[in-house]
Amino acid sequence: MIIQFNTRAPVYIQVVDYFKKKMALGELQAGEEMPSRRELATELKINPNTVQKAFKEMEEQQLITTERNRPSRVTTDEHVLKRIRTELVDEAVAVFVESIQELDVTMDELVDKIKRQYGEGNINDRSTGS
Amino acid sequence: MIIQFNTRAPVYIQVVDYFKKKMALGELQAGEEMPSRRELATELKINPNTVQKAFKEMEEQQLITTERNRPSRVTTDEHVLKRIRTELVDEAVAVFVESIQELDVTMDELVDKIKRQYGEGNINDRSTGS
DNA sequence: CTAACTGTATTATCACCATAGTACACTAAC
DNA sequence: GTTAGTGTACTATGGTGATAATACAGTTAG
Repeated sequence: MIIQFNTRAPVYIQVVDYFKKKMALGELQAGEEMPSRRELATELKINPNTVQKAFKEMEEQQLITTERNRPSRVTTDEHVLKRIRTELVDEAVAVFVESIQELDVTMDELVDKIKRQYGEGNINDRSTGS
Repeated sequence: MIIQFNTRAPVYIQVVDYFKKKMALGELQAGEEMPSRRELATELKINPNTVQKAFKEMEEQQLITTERNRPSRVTTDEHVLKRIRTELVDEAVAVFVESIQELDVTMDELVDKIKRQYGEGNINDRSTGS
């Protein structure tokens, strides 16, 4: 379990996003048990209350369900699960475009820079035409 | 003077970014007078202290200079000014890539989504091949 | 000189985020 | 039944961001 707590975004939001990613990638599947709050807090070295807030947020977003005094589980609503990845990507794109809007950046420049940045990780780069 | 206070980012940071954009685009030029704190606060309908914090931040970043009891001015350091745009774009790209990393997004999908989002504004889109 | 404007500083209040510590009710395993 | 582990709830503290309300020193336009 690795989370990089980089940005200024609230930790509990970053925890939510982390689990969204795992669901989007199928690493966490429908109906699967979530780790316990305390366990996760210890592992991530954050406060149990922060984890609780993240889980509460995920419940409100219907990503997980919880029966009292039983470990939370990933939703079995495939409809919800299928949307996650799209939402993650779309929101990232929206934030990105918003931040560079009005800066007169060409798609060429953008693609180039993104590829470079991506390259430092690993990219699934087929095509882009050229 | 229009700023959209969208995100969760601190307002004073958004004000800084707003002026960075104006400098990057040459709408604010080297040595030019900045609006006064009070004037700007009234116009943006935010607190003068928030504006002050933004200006202080800009001073620390050497974007503006201030002689006591005189309006602040855009730096005359062309070296600094030329870097602004690159820094804005690069940081946006970094945040973006970070947020979609590990989501297995192809460049095709990214470019497509970015173009769509961009389209809602105006894009300087020559090429990307296809 | 006076008045209106600069930047700057201080105090106070409120909300949000994160932490720490504690407590309670229930379930599961022994 | 006891124990350890669940989720859940509460109070309190500290930091940051934003607001409000003043206040002071210096500059500038009348």
